[in-house]
Amino acid sequence: MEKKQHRSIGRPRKEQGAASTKDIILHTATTLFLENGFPSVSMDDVAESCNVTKATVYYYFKTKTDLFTAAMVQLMNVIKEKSTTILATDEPFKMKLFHFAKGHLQATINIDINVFMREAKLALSKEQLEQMEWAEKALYKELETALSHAMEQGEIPETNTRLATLIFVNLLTVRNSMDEDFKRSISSVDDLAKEIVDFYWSGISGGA
Amino acid sequence: MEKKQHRSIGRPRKEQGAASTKDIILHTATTLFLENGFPSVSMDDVAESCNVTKATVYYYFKTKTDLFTAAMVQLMNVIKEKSTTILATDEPFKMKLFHFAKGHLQATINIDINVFMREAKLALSKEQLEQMEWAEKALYKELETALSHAMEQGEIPETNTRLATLIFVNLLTVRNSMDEDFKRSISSVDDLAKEIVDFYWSGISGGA
Amino acid sequence: MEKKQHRSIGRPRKEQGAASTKDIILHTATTLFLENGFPSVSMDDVAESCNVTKATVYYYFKTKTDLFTAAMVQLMNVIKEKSTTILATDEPFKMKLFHFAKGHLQATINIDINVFMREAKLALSKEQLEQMEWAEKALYKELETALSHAMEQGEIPETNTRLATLIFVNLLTVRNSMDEDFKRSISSVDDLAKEIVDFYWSGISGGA
Amino acid sequence: MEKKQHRSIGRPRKEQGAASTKDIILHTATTLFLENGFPSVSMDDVAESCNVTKATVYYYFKTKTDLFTAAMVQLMNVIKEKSTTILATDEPFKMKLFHFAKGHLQATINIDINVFMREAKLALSKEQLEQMEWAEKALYKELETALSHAMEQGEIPETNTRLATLIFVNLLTVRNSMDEDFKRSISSVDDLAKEIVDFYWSGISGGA
DNA sequence: CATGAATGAGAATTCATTCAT
DNA sequence: CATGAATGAATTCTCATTCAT
Repeated sequence: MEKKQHRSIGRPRKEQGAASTKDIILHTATTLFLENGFPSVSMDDVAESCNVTKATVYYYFKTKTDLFTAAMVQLMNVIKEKSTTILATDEPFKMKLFHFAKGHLQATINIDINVFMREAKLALSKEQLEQMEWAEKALYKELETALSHAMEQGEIPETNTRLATLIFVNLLTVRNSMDEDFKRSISSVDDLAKEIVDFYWSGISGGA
Repeated sequence: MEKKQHRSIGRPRKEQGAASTKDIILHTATTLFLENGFPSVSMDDVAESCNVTKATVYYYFKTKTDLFTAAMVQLMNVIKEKSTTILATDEPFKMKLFHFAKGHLQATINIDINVFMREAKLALSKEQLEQMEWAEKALYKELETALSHAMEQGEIPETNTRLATLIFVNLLTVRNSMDEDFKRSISSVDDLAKEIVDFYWSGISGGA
Repeated sequence: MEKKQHRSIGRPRKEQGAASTKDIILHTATTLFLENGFPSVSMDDVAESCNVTKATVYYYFKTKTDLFTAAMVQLMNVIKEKSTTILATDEPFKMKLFHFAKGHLQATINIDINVFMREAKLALSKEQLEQMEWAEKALYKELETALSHAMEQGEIPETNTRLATLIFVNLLTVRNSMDEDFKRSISSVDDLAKEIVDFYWSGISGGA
Repeated sequence: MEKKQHRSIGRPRKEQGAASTKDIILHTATTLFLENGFPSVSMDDVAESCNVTKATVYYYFKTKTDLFTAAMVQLMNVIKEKSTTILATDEPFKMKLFHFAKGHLQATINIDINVFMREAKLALSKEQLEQMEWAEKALYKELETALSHAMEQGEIPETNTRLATLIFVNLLTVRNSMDEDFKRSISSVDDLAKEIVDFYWSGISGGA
């Protein structure tokens, strides 16, 4: 029964630089969804984590799936932007891959996106799914384009860029399969990124 | 209104050769969990799919997490057995990998096991988790041992077998990231298996 | 088919002077628990008796045991207040006892509190039990203090006030053992109160 | 899932002096009901405590209420027999009361019978209730007769024997209201019995 | 005499969602 | 802009009871 001290009623004074309620909700929700998965996060959880009431969450997001979609789309956009930055430099391609890998591994966010898609697919409307898929593709596209470019430049041999992209992204999730012991045995994100990129590089280079 | 015809109360007449109810439940549950994930499958769903009542499901499995654990452990055991058979032949190692890959890709079962672990981790008891992790490790161990053996035989260069194992298993899940269009564009399981194994082989061979 | 007309979803229009839903639930629950005992009252029962949905009951009380605890604590507080009033007068002590007894016997509430404690002890958390025990002790303390005071004033001989208190409270539940016939044979609450107090008075006076 | 080792199928060899299954069930049930109350004891609990299956319990007792009724009636008969023995001696009446009290207090069984009646009243059929009430009355009758007799012999003054009986039985349950501390502070059953009987004796003797 | 398998009706609890203020 | 009050449908789990063997 003991509810936590809620902010007092009415419109709160706008603090300078304070994130808007909507943004707070979006970010909090993103974290929660990533950590626990769509079905395990309740609107109550989100509300409580934001120190607002459920009704407030509903004020900004009409349904739970809307919130989820918005959260995931935004997340992918953030990732995409970071990726773009990395891939736009004029380092050698292998270097780019390394930085890309490092970026992904550093974020907690390297959790398999497919997982969420699958978990959510049952609940999302067609439009919501399309939105997410669109964002997801944009994410992959970035890398695929870079791969094509490297191919054209002769940095890597001819290959199916689509599959090569997927494989690389997939490899970045390898950590999820490690048990705690093994995780600890890896000295650093740098090392893991290096191992993955080396492996990948040999793979696409065709072990010639 | 349109409930399916349930069998009447009390002990049912024993049909010869009929699968035991417990097994039916376990198999049905496995499929459902794999298709929809732990939180999205209700005990009602399981019961209905088996044409028994919820109470019957609870007669055999004390809790939902027990059922889930049993289903996953059994699944992993099945996979392990198949893997063992494949890896025990005296084909060249690359051939073994190919058959292993094909086997995995053919089963619906190639869905990332980690997904389930993550989905379920929130609900499972420590003991249940341990059970599953034990089964999972046994599953990987098989392949790791084969890798070590191949290394000793000089079929592949020195490498971190643990990581190499994880990477291979990881690659087998790449299909999950494909959108429907791309999936269709792949002519056959054989082709995909070949692509993956070739890629992997180059990868571990170190592109020397 | 014949569900009562429920109020529609969302916040209800505020009627002036209407008791708060929470209070209604608390009072209704108290009555139901007293009449039927903890295990026999379902949250559905409570909800239906209050003309609200189960979810509403849960909105105010997180669990059934919370509701029970709240109901009992409130009940004991009410009793305590009444007792305090009675015991604070400056009548002779025997007169006080008589009024105290009458008050108890009049309330439906004279049902053995221990009964509930025992019924509930299996379900309540440690904290909830402590809460109830605390309220219960406060209840007895009132009478014990009065007894001590009477002893000091020489109105009654020296005695173990603790035990004397328990005995008196216990005697007030004697009616619960009567069968219907016998209950009817007792002309009035006044008579019964008188019999009990007389008996008690002789008892503590030591039959000297 | 791990069921305990059950006895093997078929009729068990009759051990000499072994209690019949029916008796075991009855006694076990009595204990469980006394300890936890009617609604809190499930047929599963009874079965498990007896190391038989639920179906076996149902073989001997058609319904849960039947089992409860049988258990309580048997219990009261046992109590009655003990009481009869005690009250049939030719000690002075006060002495008889003391032994009676001691007997009751020693048994765990001094738990308010009314409690059970109330708990069960909601579930029992009319016939079952009558059976129990009949047994209960027989129990009180014993004491009431002894009181009448003592009155005739001039051992105690004229009084309403019915009420006097109830009060005595009532006093024997006073321990239920004690908190653990207080219970421990009472040196022995003997002491408590003595206190109660002394108090009672003064009470009925009218403090003249 | 005793059991294992099964059921149907409910129980407690959760949760997405709605709406007057 | 934000909230508190309320709902309906689902979910996990329990339990008295039944019946073929």
